[in-house]
Amino acid sequence: MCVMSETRWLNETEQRAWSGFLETYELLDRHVDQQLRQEGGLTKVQYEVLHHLNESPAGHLCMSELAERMLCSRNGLTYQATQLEKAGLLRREANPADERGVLAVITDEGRRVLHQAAPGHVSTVREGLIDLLTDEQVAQLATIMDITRRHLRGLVQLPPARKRAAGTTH
Amino acid sequence: MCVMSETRWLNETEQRAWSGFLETYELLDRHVDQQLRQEGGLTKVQYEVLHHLNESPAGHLCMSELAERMLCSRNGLTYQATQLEKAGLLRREANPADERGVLAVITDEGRRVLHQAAPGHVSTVREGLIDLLTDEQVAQLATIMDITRRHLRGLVQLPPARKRAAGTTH
DNA sequence: TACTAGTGGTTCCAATTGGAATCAAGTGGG
DNA sequence: CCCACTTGATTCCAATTGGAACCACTAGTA
Repeated sequence: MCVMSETRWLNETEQRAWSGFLETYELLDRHVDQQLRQEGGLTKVQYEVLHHLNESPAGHLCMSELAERMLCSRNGLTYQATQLEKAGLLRREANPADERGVLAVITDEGRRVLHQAAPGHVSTVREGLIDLLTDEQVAQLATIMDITRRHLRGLVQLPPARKRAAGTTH
Repeated sequence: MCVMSETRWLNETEQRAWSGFLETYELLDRHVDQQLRQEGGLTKVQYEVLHHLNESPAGHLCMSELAERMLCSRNGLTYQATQLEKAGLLRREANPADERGVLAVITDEGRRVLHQAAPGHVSTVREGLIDLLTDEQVAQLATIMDITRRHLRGLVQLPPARKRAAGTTH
């Protein structure tokens, strides 16, 4: 740990890529969240929960699986599930295959709210990102983000329920 | 509000660009924060505060200006400044030009901690983003993020202290 | 079956964040 | 100079998040 090579600082372009990435995310995240709250009565996180459930063929996922897809901690998901359940957009069911498990199920009302919010949400994403770029740039961005997401998936330790990757330490 | 045009849903590439962007940020943010906490004893937010102050020629900024650069709310910055002040990395001074104002000043210790944390931080950013891409891709990303950040700056309402943009409503 | 370890979810607690209210100080018009 | 209004910063409170502890159930093994 003492042989440290010379630090390769970021050059001007790399700096712009990194700080632009951070800044764009901050702004876009806020923008999307604001829009969803105002027009859909949902937070961005809640929209994502419903979206993932809706995408799932059966309309339900067990809590752990859902937390993993959301890239949030299990307790974080428990919290959101409770909120959504209060709002009647999600229901919890016992997992028939595993007594411990809980299935998060999107309700009809949940689907209704999601479908109602979706167009405005997509518009916001277009307005804040996609439609600002040429088709070629969108394709470039998609390629770049595919590279990074795949790499980071293996690199980053998610909150609690992490898949034990390569070597378990003992 | 009733004439709604057909929703232009995201095509497969646009979808990848958007979801990849979200996922990459989530993972990278976590990764960077973890690294800074472990090796630098700082959170990502605290690192950014110190970084902004260090970048500033005089080594200080008034709280509002700093909050704006950080894209965080003023109370959020007050909180972080308090933390950093406790840790001795930042000092508050009266703003000679405006009795109301407070200058956040980076201390010598703050600079020391920042400089010590910087190399590891840069490595992490390289490892999680920059070095995964070709020079051309980094340039593409920089270009794209410049477009979006500039556009979103004007579009998104920041927390409390927003610059009054075009029309004030009354 | 009994024992141990691992997994799924929740609960508890501490940290962080945003919004609204508050307070002090600057600004412009009588 | 006084008043209304804006601005800079903080405080208070509610919402959200992560980590650790905890409980219930499953799985592997003797």
